[in-house]
Amino acid sequence: MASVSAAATVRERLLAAATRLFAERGFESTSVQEIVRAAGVTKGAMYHYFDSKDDLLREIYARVLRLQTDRLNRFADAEGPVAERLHAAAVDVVVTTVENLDDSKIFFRSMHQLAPETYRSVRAERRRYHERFRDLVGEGVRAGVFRDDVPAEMVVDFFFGSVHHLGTWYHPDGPLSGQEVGRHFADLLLASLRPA
Amino acid sequence: MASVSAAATVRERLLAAATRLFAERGFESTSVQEIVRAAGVTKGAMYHYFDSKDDLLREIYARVLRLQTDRLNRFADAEGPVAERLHAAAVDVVVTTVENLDDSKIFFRSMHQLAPETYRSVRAERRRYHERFRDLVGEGVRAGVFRDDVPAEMVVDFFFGSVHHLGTWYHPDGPLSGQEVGRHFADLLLASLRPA
DNA sequence: CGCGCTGGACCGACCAGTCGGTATGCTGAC
DNA sequence: GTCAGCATACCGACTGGTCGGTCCAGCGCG
Repeated sequence: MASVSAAATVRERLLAAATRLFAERGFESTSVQEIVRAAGVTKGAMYHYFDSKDDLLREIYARVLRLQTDRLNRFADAEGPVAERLHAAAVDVVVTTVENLDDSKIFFRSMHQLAPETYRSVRAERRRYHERFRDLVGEGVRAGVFRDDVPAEMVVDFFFGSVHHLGTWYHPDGPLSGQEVGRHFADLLLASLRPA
Repeated sequence: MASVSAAATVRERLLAAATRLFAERGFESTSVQEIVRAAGVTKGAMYHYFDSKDDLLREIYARVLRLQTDRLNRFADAEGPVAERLHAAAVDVVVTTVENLDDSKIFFRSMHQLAPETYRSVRAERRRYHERFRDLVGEGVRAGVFRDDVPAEMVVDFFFGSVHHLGTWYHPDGPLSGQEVGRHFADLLLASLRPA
């Protein structure tokens, strides 16, 4: 097991190692000993920076939520027709997801390992994120450019299911770039929203 | 924790209890002791019917794969236009998934807990299943009723991502029946495949 | 010299799996 | 009909080992 670059701070190295290991074998199947070994430090260092193994997971969630929310807002708040904004946001979600594939593998698989309070706050943040996306769909429906016979909520769950699933089949060194997958996914989403 | 009906065989009760608990808290966070308690039997009984905790998981996978493959084949082999067959198969996949939501929660989350050999065989079976679905899409593309500018493979991954994600948000006692969600999902799929 | 940081021995809890043993019921010889 | 012989079904205390987390000594930078 190669250790993470020694240039980063101990805290960053621990987070990077934990992210990789949690994605690879799951939170419960990764021991603290393995994390600190991969990060090239010891338990003493880890428990200096983090309260617990769960705390490490919590920080991983906090970061991915912040990143995704920031990026979505940038696209949703832009100028232009709603169809274009939704398309651009959809491409970007896919690109962001494949650029941080480990985070995405962890996200849904380890959700239930969070402490109840953290779990609730992550769910709430995720819901706000989905609502932002749903409002974009709703805007298009009201503008008459999207079909109105499928609930916007369901379209969003439909689309994010596909995005979440990327961690299962997408390989960064495969033939498809994140941009390409993103464009295809966004095209499928927009096509499925065309009025009959 | 209520125990499973005593009418079923010990083996069935163990599988039912394990399925529920694995779906609820994950494979690694469920102890054998908890499974046997929920099934109303003892460890001795469990290790009489199963080789290991992993063996229990393997049986759960074998069952869900068999069920899904059987049902898909029934729809793919039917008579009629390819768009209708695909639509019916898509509705049925969703219905089957929400009827066995615990299985679906376990499927992707616990895949990596399987022994390497079992893991490979489950992946292979799952791939055959996807290929069956992909061929249906390909058939429609060749017939000119589906668009040809998105790889069939990706359409399948796109759709099954949404199906897999159901375990995250669908609640059996919510306002939507499996049939309704299935119809919406199938409509979205077919709409996204319409030629431009 | 003081203190943020780190190493590593150590602890108690818990876990999957084992093992010696009991109970129940079927089978076929007489 | 019955009983020896045997297989199946099950029990639950126990074991070897792993895990998350603690603790404290020491190191080196300011």
